Amino acid sequence: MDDTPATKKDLILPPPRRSRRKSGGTTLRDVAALAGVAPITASRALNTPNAVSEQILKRVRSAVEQTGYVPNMLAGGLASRKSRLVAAVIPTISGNVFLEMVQSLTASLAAYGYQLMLGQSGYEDSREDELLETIIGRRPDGVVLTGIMRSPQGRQRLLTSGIPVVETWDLTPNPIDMLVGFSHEKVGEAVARYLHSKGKRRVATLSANDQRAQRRMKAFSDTAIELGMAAPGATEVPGWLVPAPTNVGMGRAGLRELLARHPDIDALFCSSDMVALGVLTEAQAQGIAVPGRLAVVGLGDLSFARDLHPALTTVRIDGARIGATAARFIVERSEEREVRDGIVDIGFSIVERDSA
Amino acid sequence: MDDTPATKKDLILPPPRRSRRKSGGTTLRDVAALAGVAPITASRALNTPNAVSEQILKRVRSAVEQTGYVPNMLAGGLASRKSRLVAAVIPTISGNVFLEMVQSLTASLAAYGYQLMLGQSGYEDSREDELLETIIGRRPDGVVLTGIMRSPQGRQRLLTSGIPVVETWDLTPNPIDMLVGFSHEKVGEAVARYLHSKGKRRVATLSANDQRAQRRMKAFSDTAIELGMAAPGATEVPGWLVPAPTNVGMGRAGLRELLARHPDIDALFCSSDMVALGVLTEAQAQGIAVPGRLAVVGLGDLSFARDLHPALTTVRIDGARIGATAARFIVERSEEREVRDGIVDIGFSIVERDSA
DNA sequence: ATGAAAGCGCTAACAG
DNA sequence: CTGTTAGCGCTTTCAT
Repeated sequence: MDDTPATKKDLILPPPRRSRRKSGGTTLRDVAALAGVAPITASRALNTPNAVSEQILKRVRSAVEQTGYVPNMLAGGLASRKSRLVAAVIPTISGNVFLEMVQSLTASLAAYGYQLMLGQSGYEDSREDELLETIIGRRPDGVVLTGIMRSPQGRQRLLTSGIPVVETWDLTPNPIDMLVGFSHEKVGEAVARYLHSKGKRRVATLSANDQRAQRRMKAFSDTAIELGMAAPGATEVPGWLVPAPTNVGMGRAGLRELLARHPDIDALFCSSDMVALGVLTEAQAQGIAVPGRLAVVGLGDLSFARDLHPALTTVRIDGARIGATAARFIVERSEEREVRDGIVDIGFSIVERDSA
Repeated sequence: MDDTPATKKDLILPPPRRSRRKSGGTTLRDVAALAGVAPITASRALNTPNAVSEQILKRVRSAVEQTGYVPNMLAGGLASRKSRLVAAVIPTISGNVFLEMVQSLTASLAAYGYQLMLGQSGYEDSREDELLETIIGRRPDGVVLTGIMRSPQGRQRLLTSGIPVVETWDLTPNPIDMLVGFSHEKVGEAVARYLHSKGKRRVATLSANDQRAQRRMKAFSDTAIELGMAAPGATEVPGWLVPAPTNVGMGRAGLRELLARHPDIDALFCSSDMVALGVLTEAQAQGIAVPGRLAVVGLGDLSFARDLHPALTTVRIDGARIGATAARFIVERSEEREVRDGIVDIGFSIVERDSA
């Protein structure tokens, strides 16, 4: 261009290099050429409009419109080491418990200009490890885990990857990185005390067989025993375990089982609102008065809880806040230089309604 | 290398170029160096193990283990023009209706080695358009849309992007690309005929205000009128509209409204199982016999439908199949050369239980 | 079966 | 404020 005076058509052919892959769509280069600027300038016009003159800004924008250019974030991410992708690992989305969190995570991230990648791990830890490799391969700007990562390999992988991590829905003294959760033990204890204050003296549990639910139930049972809410001499409260994720049918069947074995129970702590709905349904079908003969407490405060009949007393976990907080933590970490330690106990509350 | 006889240690220092960005973690180059092969060979060992000798395969694998190397799929995607990412656009995940699809989409894609990016559009079309730009920027190997893309700009963007698209949950003569859905009109008609066959003669609707639900209701109403299932002279069946996404409370309130205006209705077609649960709940609270005095039909066959009391008669949409089929379509399109036209009407079925 | 070279499309770093 | 240059980490193309 600078030392070859030849016209465009008369160029000396360059050394016969083999032709390379041909491009697909419009690239930043095309836009830049059309606007008559260097690619980097076009890049600035799009990413840091303030760093560019009005003139050029206008020309680049017009070029973008004319060409229908859409930036390739894969390329941008590779160059800048920022993917603006966040991965979430959920046991399963169909359990409904984590919906509110996923919903709010997606929405919050979108507001920051980030996107969510969803991974489902099931309730076994093995899938989780496997998922992790795929996730890290995407070089996300953050990973949101449901629960605490228990597998040491998983922890290690995450740690060495250097990706910001938020563990959620639980508490631990040694988080991998950031943490937004609450104490399952305290939930169990609080529900036991609550039922005690309502005069219940023969409590039982109906729970999913996952770690967190069982820890709630253990604490519930311990407190209940302490408060004398079980048959004399019992060391734990009657309980029935069902596989996670729970559903309404398990609640119905569970209540039948419990009642067959322990006809005297007067209160039931369910590990999820779905199970509680099943219990309510079965109670209604059998003509068992709730809360008169049997009090029922759920967990999750799913949208339907308030509208059941009787309205379901339940433990509210603010999933939306978990999601929003996790999103904020990751974005801040990813965009600011200082490393803040994000560790939050968001707590829980017992929503007192009619079923207990 | 070919004309400089210098030893490795005695190299003439290269012209003092400014130092470039320094790399973060382990790259394929590191692995290759450790294995004593060229990067491309290491790449082959990982991606097409058959194209490489046993010897080298072993060395590369061992190098990967030693270094803890995780391939950077951003870089791989950029070079190969395959991101192995699929984007899904859902109105909202919290409505529960699309859960089964998202769940199965995630799982199916994972099985093929793809990941899902989740985007929520809300029920307004505007957000959808906006989302699209972000999505296309990621250069996904496919986009799964919930419903038909109605916005012409959206269609155009998608079309020119060249990304495989699957529209779902609906039917249209002019899909953007592929399609996995069913006819909402036929659903409405089928439910009307079903209720007619059960001897119901004063039907009503309780529906979300979204496009698809309203089309079901229109067809339901038309058929019902045709079959004489409304008050004499009526041109449409009584109906009550609630905002999407629906919940149980809306079902309860809706039933009250409908009953206040039309005390004689004997059957109610709800636009979702959540609404139907609300109707069942309100009916129970008011002592209205279901299905005796009022038959109730839902839509979705959510997991709880079979376990309600009475068990909910509902229209089953096989969300899992929609998800799995969409995943397969996209993966096939993305990995095979031939362009198959994926257009499937997966139909629906009325699951006859006790509420109607 | 293995490798060298040349980018994929973008941005960081360094000048001017 | 704008441009030049050199990659980000991988895979394609072509050659052996």
